[in-house]
Amino acid sequence: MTTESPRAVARAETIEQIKSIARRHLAVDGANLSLRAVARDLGVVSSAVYRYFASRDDLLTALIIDGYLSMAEAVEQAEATVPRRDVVKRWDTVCRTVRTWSREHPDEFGLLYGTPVPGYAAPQDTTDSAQRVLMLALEVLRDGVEREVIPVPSDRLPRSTRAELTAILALPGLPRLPVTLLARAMGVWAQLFGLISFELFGRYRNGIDDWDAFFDVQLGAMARQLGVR
Amino acid sequence: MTTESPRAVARAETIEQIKSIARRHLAVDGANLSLRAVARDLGVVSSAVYRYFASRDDLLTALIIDGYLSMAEAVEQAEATVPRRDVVKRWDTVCRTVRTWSREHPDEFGLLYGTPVPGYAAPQDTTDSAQRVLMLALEVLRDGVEREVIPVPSDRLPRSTRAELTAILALPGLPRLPVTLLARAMGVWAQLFGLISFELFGRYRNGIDDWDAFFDVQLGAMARQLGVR
DNA sequence: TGTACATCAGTGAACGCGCGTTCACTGATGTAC
DNA sequence: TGTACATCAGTGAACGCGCGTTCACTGATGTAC
Repeated sequence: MTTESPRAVARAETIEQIKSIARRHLAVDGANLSLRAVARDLGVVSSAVYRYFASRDDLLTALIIDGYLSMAEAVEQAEATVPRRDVVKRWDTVCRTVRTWSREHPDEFGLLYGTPVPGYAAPQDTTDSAQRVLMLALEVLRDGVEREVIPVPSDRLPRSTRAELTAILALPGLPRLPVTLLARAMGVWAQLFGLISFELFGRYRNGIDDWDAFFDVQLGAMARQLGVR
Repeated sequence: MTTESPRAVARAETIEQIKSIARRHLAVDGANLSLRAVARDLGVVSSAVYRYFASRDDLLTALIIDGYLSMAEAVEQAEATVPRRDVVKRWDTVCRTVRTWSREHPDEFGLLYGTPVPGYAAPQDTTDSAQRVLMLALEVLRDGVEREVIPVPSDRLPRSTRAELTAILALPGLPRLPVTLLARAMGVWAQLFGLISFELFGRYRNGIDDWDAFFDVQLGAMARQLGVR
């Protein structure tokens, strides 16, 4: 565990600064992020940024990965504080924390879950870290089945869907979950993100003010869908 | 009903051409649409476009309004062919057609339901036409209640949510719907659009191939949530 | 501990590009008498 | 039916701007001996 050299420390700090400025710019430019603007805010000539990121797309990639990780960490931490046996609350916490994080980072949410950035192809790294939150959610559901808090749904599934979901569940690292429950979970997960988009992007505007209460209601609906309790 | 002058006809045609070219550009540039590129494709000098749209934002607004109307018309037409009494199928048709339209117009879907365009403030016209599809969906649900195909849910709602939803239902032109059902409908509606985003934007990639079958499954889940049948 | 060299952060100029928007103009098409 | 004028579509040049990226450079900081 060698102490990092001052230069390495400074470098890491600068990288963080660049990313943090870039994140702020997301609010204004969306995914249409300008390296020059970032350099300006950093108080540095635009070409200097290239010492830290090889291109604009590289910076964008870093922001995306950071975003997924940041959300995942927030959710994992929150979920970890709930007693293992209280599966219902663990599920609840996962969903609530996803929403809270998204409200606190609306521009990153847009980057991660909104319209894909035109002309930007997500490298593998991003898609990997993208799955972490969902993984955790599925683990909670598996625990729910094991502890018999969540019943195994007896839904009929088309052959193709059943096969595809079974293949997904066979991937390394995935919790063992009944296919039928996975099918439901994917719908509920889409609902969660749909609700958050609607809230953050202003569909349902002129209508809902108390989003917290509204979200509570919808959480209930989601739990009902999973047969929780 | 005066016949339109040749000039007016030509003008209308050009406007349509511009919009259609612009729509094609959405796929490449996203909301970051270039007037000059559109002019180029139209085979015209860039300033000529200003005879038809006062600014880039105006063109964008036109595209957005057209998008909402196009989706609404597709859904309304499809729904109109289903016998009135078959409420379940009418609901089904509404959801399916929303998805079909979205798959056929993924870039417009992104424009309408994805990350908001940075720096673009939607004028009132857009938000009005945005609500048309949802209105139709709610009308179908109301018919479902009237024909007793859909039970009135007895969910408890927080005071604020109940009040807000009641206020929404009091707006002119809104179908009379039980608040509790509206609450559920809004969750399901978010789920519908969440699922479509996931499908079009490639979350759940590396997993689902047969999206039609998967969507069928989710449609079932949504109907269950509304208590249909 | 001191020196010689290598590494690295940041500079500033430049390349080549595309953008939205304005403006005075030309010439064709429409309208009024 | 013919003429005089008004309307309109499209031109081409220009303004002022910002962008991503490259490149040779300077000077400070680190490393090896």
